[in-house]
Amino acid sequence: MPGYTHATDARPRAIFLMGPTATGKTALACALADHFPVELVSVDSALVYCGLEIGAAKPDAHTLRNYPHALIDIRDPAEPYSAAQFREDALAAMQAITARGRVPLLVGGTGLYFRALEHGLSEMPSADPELRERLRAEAEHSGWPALHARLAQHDPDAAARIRPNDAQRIQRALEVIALTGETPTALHAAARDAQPFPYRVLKLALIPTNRDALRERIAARFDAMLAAGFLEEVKRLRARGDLHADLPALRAVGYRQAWEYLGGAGLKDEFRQRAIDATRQLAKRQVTWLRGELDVRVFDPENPHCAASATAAVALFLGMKTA
RNA sequence: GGCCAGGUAGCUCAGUUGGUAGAGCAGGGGACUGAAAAUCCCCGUGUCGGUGGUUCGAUUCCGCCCCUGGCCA
Repeated sequence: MPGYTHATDARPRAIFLMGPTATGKTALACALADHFPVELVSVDSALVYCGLEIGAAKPDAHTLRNYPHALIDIRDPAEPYSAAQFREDALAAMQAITARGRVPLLVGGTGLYFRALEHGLSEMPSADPELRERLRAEAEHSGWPALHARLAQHDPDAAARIRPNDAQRIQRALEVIALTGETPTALHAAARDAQPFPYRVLKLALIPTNRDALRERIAARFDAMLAAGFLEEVKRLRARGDLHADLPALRAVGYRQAWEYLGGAGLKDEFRQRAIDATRQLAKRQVTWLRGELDVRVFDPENPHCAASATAAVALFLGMKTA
């Protein structure tokens, strides 16, 4: 069966639990922790930030005490995080867990982080804020397609991959060239024989068969967030005075819309609807990532046997009986 | 009851000097290498409120009817 490796594979085991937002990943991860010697590692680009709680559906303090998650609350919202940083942090957390004789259970919905962790990233420089600002200012005058045309001069392959309006990727590619004198394409090619992932992985995914049910769950959960004080949480972040809307932490779904609303844009109802829409769109993109994943055991969170099936799959993988 | 303005895609609307129509949003699909809950790409047939009339041809012009606002009684 794909996903299971041979008995001769001496690598330590690890489990991935993936899925779009609002499908019950945290609950399932905690249930698995009750049955098996696993420790949790969060794979979530929003949960890394302190102060994003209600709106990010971060597990509450009680849950985190009973089920500690690595890589939650490791950054201030003012400091950007990255996929590369995540890979480094996650590998360190996994190694520590393995050293304790336990199995890392990576749970989250950030597709890029899972991919970066498992397949690695090419050797490239990290972000340079000043350089990015220069490129952004330039694009404001000449437009991103003009910068895309310049990228095509240096790296035709990258330019073919990246759309002329994809500001973020054009900026990044030009940044890499400016910083290294090498093209992204060349750097990717150089990373071909990257070291293999040092774990045998069981991949589980929670994917709802019925999108409508997920959509409703997302709306209901957002209303619960509002009732739990989500707007007060964002007001507190605004009150700090040093945060702004362009920070990755504040572009997160829900936070971006709340930030704009509290800044005086639109009515509360419109804010609510836009936040829910953005969350649904996120869930759709998360499902797209998962469809591309090979060797995944997929479970439908609506199915009453979901948790039991997932538990059985984990027991088999770990060579244990279900508790 | 009278007058005025509207009734076009799931929503908000544009448009057709008469040749059966298109934007934004929502929705669906996809891409994804240091911002990724980000960023970007692709996808638009709907009795053009109903019904008669004029016309080769009506969603468009005319009559009547129905609905929704507003004003006047």
